[in-house]
Amino acid sequence: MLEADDSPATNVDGLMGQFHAYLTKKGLKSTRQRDVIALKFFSAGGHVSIEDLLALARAEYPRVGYATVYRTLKLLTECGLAAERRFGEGHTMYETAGDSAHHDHLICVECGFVLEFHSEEIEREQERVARSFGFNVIRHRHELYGLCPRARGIKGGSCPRLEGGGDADGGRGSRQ
Amino acid sequence: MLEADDSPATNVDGLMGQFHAYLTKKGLKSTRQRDVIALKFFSAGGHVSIEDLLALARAEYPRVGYATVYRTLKLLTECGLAAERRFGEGHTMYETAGDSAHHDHLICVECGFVLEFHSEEIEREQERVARSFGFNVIRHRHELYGLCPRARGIKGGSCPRLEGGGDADGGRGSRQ
DNA sequence: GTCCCTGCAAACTATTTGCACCGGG
DNA sequence: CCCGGTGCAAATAGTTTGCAGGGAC
Repeated sequence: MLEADDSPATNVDGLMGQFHAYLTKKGLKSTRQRDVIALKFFSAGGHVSIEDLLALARAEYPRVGYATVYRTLKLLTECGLAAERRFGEGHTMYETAGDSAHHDHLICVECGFVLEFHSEEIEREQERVARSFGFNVIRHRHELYGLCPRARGIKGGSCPRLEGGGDADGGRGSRQ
Repeated sequence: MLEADDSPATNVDGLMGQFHAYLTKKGLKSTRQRDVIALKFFSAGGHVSIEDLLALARAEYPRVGYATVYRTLKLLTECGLAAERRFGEGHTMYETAGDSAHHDHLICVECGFVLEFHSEEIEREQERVARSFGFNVIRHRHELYGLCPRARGIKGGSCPRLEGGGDADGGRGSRQ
């Protein structure tokens, strides 16, 4: 459901191409590890943690270590293909650049469920505000923390495990 | 210039009162250290880091340690008088609750200058979006990263030291 | 007098770095 | 071949915690 036919491996190829172009331009090398990590990252589509990515990469190439994942993710961030997100306290999450440019986040404080949304109206207004201060906006983060429908249903208690239910809230969701 | 006569010690008293009320309600004690830290925190008005606060507190009461600052800030966060902000990578910054409820942030990626803004329109729209997903928003963070007027003026280069110039951008600014 | 609070230092967690060896171009 | 990349383990940075003694109520 999460990796359905939105735009599957279609533009993943394109992203990999951009990544390779960046490596070449910088005189850096394309290695098996970097490819696996980047590929898994682009394919994941949503929010991924270093740990997730390490696990995914190791599934395909068991020799990769933490450091390489960090280093590769830093490269991806440098060339604008990935963006760091620090939601709660815990781990840093990464998402693909396309996402970071066009989606804001709704985060459930009970269960950690993350949903992405987009509002042209907000986008426009924040541009207007920034301009009024003479700022030139490059990127932004907009996160709304609150209770998701399920957490509200069981008000007071903690949110039921979402893993089983899947992604029935209308958006692209993932858990921290 | 940064701690000018916006609203000096005026409502700081009120905030201290709220803090003490919380302590009492929880059966906790009011100590010299907590008072100094809270007072410095409220007086600072803008964004403060743990380090800043430790320095400020030590100026008045040299015996305070890191741990106490962390613990006190956690208390302040619990009772809603402080809010954590993680802008860039480095340290966590704290701001007073009033701010966190009503201000969003414009952050210069060149010089780290932080400016607060508020837009009812954005506020309203984000509420609407959240409701459409069944979310009940408790708090939010909204940060626009870009180039401040000065950084744009010296396009390409790095932003001039802001310390000297003070706060001429029309908002309440501070540096990380 | 009873707990809570404090400072110190050690513990922890997430991330980064040094180094010897491996591998891409 | 050369130089950058990799894995490992050690180092770091920010934050938390355990503990013995001090202070608020």
